[in-house]
Amino acid sequence: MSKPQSQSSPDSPLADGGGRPATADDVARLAGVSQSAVSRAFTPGASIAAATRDKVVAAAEQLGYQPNLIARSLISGRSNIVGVGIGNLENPAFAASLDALSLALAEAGLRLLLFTTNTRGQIETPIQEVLQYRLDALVLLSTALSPKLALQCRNAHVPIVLLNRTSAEPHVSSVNGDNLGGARAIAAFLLAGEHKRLAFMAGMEESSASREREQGFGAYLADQGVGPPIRENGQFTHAGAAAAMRRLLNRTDRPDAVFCANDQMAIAAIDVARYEFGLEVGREISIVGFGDTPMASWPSFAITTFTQPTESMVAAAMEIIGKLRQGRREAVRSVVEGELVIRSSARRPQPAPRS
Amino acid sequence: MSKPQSQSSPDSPLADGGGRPATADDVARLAGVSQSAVSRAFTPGASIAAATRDKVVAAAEQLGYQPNLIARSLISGRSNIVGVGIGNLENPAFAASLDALSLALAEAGLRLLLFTTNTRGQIETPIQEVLQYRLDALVLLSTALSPKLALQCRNAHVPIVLLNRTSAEPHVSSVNGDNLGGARAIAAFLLAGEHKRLAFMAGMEESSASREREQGFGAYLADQGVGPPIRENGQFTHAGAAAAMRRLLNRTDRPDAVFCANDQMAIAAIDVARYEFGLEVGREISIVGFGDTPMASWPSFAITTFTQPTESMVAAAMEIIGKLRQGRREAVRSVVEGELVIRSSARRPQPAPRS
DNA sequence: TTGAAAGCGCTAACAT
DNA sequence: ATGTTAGCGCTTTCAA
Repeated sequence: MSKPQSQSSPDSPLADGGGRPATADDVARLAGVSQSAVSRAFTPGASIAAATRDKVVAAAEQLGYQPNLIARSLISGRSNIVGVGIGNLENPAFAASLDALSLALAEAGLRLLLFTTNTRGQIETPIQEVLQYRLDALVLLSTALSPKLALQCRNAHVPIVLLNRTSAEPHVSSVNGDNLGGARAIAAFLLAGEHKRLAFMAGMEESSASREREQGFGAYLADQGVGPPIRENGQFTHAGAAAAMRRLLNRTDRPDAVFCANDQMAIAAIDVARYEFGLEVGREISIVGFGDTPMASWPSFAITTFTQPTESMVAAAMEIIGKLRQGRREAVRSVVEGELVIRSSARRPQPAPRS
Repeated sequence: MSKPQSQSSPDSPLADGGGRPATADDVARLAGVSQSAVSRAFTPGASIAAATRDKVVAAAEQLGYQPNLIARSLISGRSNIVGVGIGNLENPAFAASLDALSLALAEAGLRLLLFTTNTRGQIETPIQEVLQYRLDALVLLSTALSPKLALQCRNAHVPIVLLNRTSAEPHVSSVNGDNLGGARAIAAFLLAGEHKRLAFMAGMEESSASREREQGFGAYLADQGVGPPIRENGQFTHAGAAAAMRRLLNRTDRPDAVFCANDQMAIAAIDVARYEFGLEVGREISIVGFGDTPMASWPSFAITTFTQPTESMVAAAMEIIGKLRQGRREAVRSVVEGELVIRSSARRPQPAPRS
């Protein structure tokens, strides 16, 4: 304690990290103004003389003062925090969504409180606890929503936005890719490619995304008078999909085309077909994914797939959050368009011969 | 408003989501006790009669009351929130770390406030703002830490834990994989495999992980009297690594072994070697990664790599956070061991001939 | 064991 | 434009 430091009592807060963090009161005293002047100096639109603000800012700097956001939240009644629940971070598609969401929220001046679930299903407990912060909104990424949780959120006045999932619950907003349309487009593509024995590899049964994709796929086939596809469940995981693919390829009526409910599973399917069964993917067997994740374009896989534009979906979610924060009460459901991306993992339709 | 509902004035908060959220005062009134009794009912170790607690709990349930964590944080001076900054969520290895961290924090009763950076370098601004919550700790995942930010954190009494990164800053804790040892093990493996022209593909230059891996690699080679490796920079990205690999393979003195500073880059390198240059990976060219991410084991890649056990690293970080929260001031630096995983992306040493 | 009262650090009327 | 005052919802002495 021999180094002299700007006159101040030993226990006064300083920028050197000693003592407790500085409060607005400390700053006010040092600047010779009232505590509310300090508050105003840090409130964007407040009416305060430039000179006063400068004094305050200088004092604040000297003390290393930062307004306590917790106190601010307490009084304003909202936390400026958005809760984000995510089921399976291992899935790169969700990681990408989270990344985009994080950026978008930061730009909107909102914080992101993250929780994951390892049970891969409901996300109850962690959210329960976190609901006690006055969240501005709760975004659930590919995660199931129980009626009970939905009710609790309503009670706590926390609006819910589902990403990549739909729910029958009222008052629950959602943003989804074009699962139905995408699946139909894929069905059309495979039929045009003259595939004869079609299979669908489902994700987790509770997943509305998987269900919708299956539904669209089956509906188009039915429309064309084609029977329902063979069905296996790959659980949306690499291991699960690999196992499902083995079952498919071991059948006596082995399918010649497999529509996997997401790219992840398509990758596993390709690996199994190529390395375990020695099949040439895209010629001897066609494998299609869904989502167009970055890996889908890697030369090892070159997956034919249907896009689910992360950026647009996050943008749509942000728009909904904005409305919700401004007091909107009704749910918004939005579907973001996508398109078929044709690569080489599935046989293409032959061009019609010139006649 | 015709449905009768438990006697109560129109604007009193109810479990049906009307009105404002219930406060401890509301509960106290309904239960016929003081507000402090309500507080005690929700404070684990508090001295309160069972009968009183029951009354309070019943009333709370009826009103849908949940203690306001913001108010609790304000008074307790700590938020029970850990900030997590992450540079590049697209990297599955970091996504996996985040997943593990999220689970571990939840188990420890801590919340996770996430922020990412798109500049892929410093993460200044977003953290700046978030520091105003009284974070219990700040975990930086493969993210650079500027001296300025370090100082601010010290002022705000927010301890920093670096994951996958080291820093010369004092008071900054860190957890790392065995970059030096791993790189040496890889160098030894490649030399034993009789590779003659070694190359190193670096990640971002500011990354301590990349630097340490390069250092360990070079040091072992020097020890063995082998000259320094050819060097290219792949920026830790798929595209960057692909470009770097093209440059390497177009050299007249094309390397016969490439040590990539992470698995991500190794994957890109394999794709380029295999699909653009028609090389048989593991025979005509050896490619080694670092980290042993799940994809490394996929049959398409089968990367020889060095493990960086996510679980152990996160566990180490949690231990450090625990100590820090209990008042420890000194930094802790820990290195988590790993091991070489031999797959088929690199030629193996021939077994010594029996003599 | 319980209630009354004093804040935690801040914002937002309300005066001046 | 500035200071004074009254809380935000909770925890925690301090008495009773």
